[in-house]
Amino acid sequence: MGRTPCCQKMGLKKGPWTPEEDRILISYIHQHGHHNWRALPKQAGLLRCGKSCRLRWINYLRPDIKRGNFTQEEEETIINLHRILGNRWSAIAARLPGRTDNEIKNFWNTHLKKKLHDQKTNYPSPTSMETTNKHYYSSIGISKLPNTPLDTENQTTQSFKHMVQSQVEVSHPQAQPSSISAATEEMHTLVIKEEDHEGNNNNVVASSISSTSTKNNVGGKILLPKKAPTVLDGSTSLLLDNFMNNNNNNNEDLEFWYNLFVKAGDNHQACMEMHSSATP
DNA sequence: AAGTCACGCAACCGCTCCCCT
DNA sequence: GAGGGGAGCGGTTGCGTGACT
Repeated sequence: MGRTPCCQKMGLKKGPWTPEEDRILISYIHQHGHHNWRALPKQAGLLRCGKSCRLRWINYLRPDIKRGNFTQEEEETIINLHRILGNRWSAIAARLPGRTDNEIKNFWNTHLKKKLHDQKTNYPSPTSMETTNKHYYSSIGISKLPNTPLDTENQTTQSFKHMVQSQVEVSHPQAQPSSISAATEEMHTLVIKEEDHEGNNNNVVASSISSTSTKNNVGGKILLPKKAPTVLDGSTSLLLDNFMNNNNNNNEDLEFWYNLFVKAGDNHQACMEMHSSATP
């Protein structure tokens, strides 16, 4: 399909935004919203492309933007989320109210990357993590991990999203499309090799969890964040183990996986919380 | 004081995804 | 099902600024 030229049309301005342009954009969006970024600059009287307007609004002009330095807590959250999600800045930003993906990306590239490089031991590379956890996966019956960097993802994501949606629609008919979308966006399958009836090895999602359907445990299938590093650290694996042993709990939304991955930084506490919630 | 370097951030580019026809 | 078009995302660039020589 042909790509629409952007910012290449004659007369469209590039570079830093002026206060006047900001004012016009803010004023227009306050009055009309931003349903169509492409048409917006023309209607607002801006000599910018829609992309540029969108970026400016999202990264700078939005009223809920939190400016200033990242707090220690935010920093830790970013590190934990990056460990789980990789360079999925928008997904990380979704967990940090007021922060934009661009801001987080810049912060990571300029501060955290360097910082973590200096503290290698605290941030094991995926390779080392994989080595560390192979035994764990083996012990819970996972004999094949998704390829890094998830070569199969693109092939599976689409069908998976449909699967999740249909499953959620069945089990949560009241679920809003947005929540389904959010859930599917955050998930991808943990591919687990399981023998089928013919004894062939097929890649299927884990079926060892109870059939209680939730957004995260759809039809008894384990879902992991899309594009997540393909392995978990040992402590996170403990949480997974805990979950699998307490599969009758009512993890009804993404909070579970948020706890599992993000709060896994405080693993013992998370374990305790999960255990207590699963224990009658 | 002037020049150079390094860093941080805003913005752009190009690609993919998703929706609609 | 295929193709077009818009939106969103992640990588990269380039400019501004402060530190250093």
